[in-house]
Amino acid sequence: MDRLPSSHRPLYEVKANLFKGLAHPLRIRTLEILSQSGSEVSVTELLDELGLEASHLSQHLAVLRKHRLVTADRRGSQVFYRLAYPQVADLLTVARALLLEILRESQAQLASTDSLPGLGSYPADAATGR
Amino acid sequence: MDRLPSSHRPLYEVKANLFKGLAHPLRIRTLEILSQSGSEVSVTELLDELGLEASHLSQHLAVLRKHRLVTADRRGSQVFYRLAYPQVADLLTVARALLLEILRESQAQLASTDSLPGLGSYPADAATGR
DNA sequence: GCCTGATTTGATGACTCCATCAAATGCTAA
DNA sequence: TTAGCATTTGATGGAGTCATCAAATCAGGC
Repeated sequence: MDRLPSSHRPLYEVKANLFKGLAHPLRIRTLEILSQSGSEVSVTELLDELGLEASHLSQHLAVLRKHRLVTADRRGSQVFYRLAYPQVADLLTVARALLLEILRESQAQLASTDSLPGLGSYPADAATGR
Repeated sequence: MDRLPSSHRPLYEVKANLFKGLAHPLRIRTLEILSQSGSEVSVTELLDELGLEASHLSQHLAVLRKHRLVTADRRGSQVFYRLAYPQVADLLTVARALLLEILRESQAQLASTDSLPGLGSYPADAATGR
């Protein structure tokens, strides 16, 4: 099982582990909701926004907690989540910037091959055409 | 199978997919080597630095290529890799900043609970009580 | 106490990822 | 064109992740 970040593990392992924690669409959406709210959000609200089964969300929240990306705060019968550090939001922002750049470039390549009549598309994985 | 970033998929799926591409220690090390070199690095050099079997490295390079994080350039019998975008390095930098913050905080909490005699440790998951 | 709503935990099968090995391909030199 | 190095591809078993469901826990009101 995965361990917490700790100084006796090389940083690249810890870093890979961090990305593993982020590698699911529902977890990304959850973090983005928390990020945009700027403050805390209850599990009930998350359930409303994400529209899934409670236990399913809870599993993903557990992963986010394990990776220390969010903190939970129980008040009464409700549990409120928030980003554990502002740097989590930074990471999402930088990731979006990279993706937009990749998309921009891909589309530029499509456009240029379109304008070369008779040549099939080939760049990188445009080859697989998906 | 995973698809390329494309505009007809919601961004949070694409983003999760990006993190999946980063979620392995060898891929992180590879990207860091490319990032630090500032320029291109041959597969042979990567093999020397990483010390693993060629086919194993090649599989991970294929993943990085599929995610458009690196580009490959064949010259003669050698293949040279480089980061596809400077933003890839940015992403690693921001990830490191976040991890260092998490580590810093964890150790601060350890220190403070040590100095509060009689109190059990509770940080992070205090709310869920675990 | 008991009931109800909110949230988490545990168990299960389907699916995906990873490391290893064998085989194939690309290139250069002889 | 044959030999040999560099790199990639394909196949395989084992480990990990995910979605679903049932059951457990926690808090508040009756």
